[in-house]
Amino acid sequence: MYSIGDVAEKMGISTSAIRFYDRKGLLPFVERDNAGRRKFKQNDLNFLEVINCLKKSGVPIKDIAHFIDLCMQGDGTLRERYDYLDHEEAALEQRIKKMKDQLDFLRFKKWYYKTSVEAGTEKIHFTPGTNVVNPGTKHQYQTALKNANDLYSLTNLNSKK
Amino acid sequence: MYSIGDVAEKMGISTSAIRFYDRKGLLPFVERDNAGRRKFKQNDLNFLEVINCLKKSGVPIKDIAHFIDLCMQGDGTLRERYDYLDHEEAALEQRIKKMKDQLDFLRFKKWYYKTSVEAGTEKIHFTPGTNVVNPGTKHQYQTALKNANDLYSLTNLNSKK
DNA sequence: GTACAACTTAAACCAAGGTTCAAGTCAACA
DNA sequence: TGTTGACTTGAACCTTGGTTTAAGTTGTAC
Repeated sequence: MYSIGDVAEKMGISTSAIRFYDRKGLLPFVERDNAGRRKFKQNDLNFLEVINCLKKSGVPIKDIAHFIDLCMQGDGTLRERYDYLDHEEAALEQRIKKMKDQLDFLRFKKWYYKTSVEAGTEKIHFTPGTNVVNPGTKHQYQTALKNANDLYSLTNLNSKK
Repeated sequence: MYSIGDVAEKMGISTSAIRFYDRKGLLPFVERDNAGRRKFKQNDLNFLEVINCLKKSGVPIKDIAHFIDLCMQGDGTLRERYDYLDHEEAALEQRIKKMKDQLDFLRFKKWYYKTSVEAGTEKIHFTPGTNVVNPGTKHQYQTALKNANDLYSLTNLNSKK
């Protein structure tokens, strides 16, 4: 049996967050002692692990509450719970894919600034006589990326600090 | 030259969001016509692309505003801008890594429910005589994962719908 | 020459996800 | 038998990232 403080420390979240989750219906299984204090069982920590995972995956609290509600209803909702997790898995995979696209773009921009720093000026990427980035710049990067034998040195400056 | 409505449509964001970003200092380069209307130049769209990327990467607006501020100061801040993007790249890589950890956990839980659905009851994962998940369950999954020749069928139910 | 659509602003509003505060309860230790 | 320290609650508050509203301006099309 763990107190709210024990759980907060174990899970790396604040006690006020735990109480907030309880209010929002995420912790209907938590029991109380005679004084009204929350007493967490070992199995409750398993639930908290799932809740934490879903939260970190970007699932809104009310959706998590729905899943917990299914869990409380017993074997009749097993298939529904499976489908729910299947759905969240696909959503998370999509989110990861989009993050990777952002990463690709960030690396393009790093290349842009790496080459600018090396040249001492951003002008090397401007259309001559303007302050406007050459429309072919991204394509130039993609070509360099295709031909690169060392991806790391394409976007990273050597000098430390 | 593009109006705020054109840009909203092109970038897939609302006009009110664009005005909000402007208020927050993300669009200091945008000029106005005689009537005070925003006129976006081609190069402004490049900036919006960067802003969008950073936003989708989870960077708070005031941090983005700082980067834009550096951009406005000319070649003297090139190195600082490179370092900034290098930092955001690392942060994004970390975020992706954590998402992948959540994905691994979600798949464990899918396996848990897949096997429960197949058995018709969650009890197969409980310590006999209790309603508590067997502490060895996760290890059991990890062993199954190691020995699996078909990762997909380990966590996915066959039946459609 | 007037009506309309698209723009402008400031200010109010909203939702999510908590945190903080005030007032009170309790168990254990000295 | 106090006095801590950890807990309880409801209510107020906060931040982020916008959206909505109200009132006004302007260029263009009829």
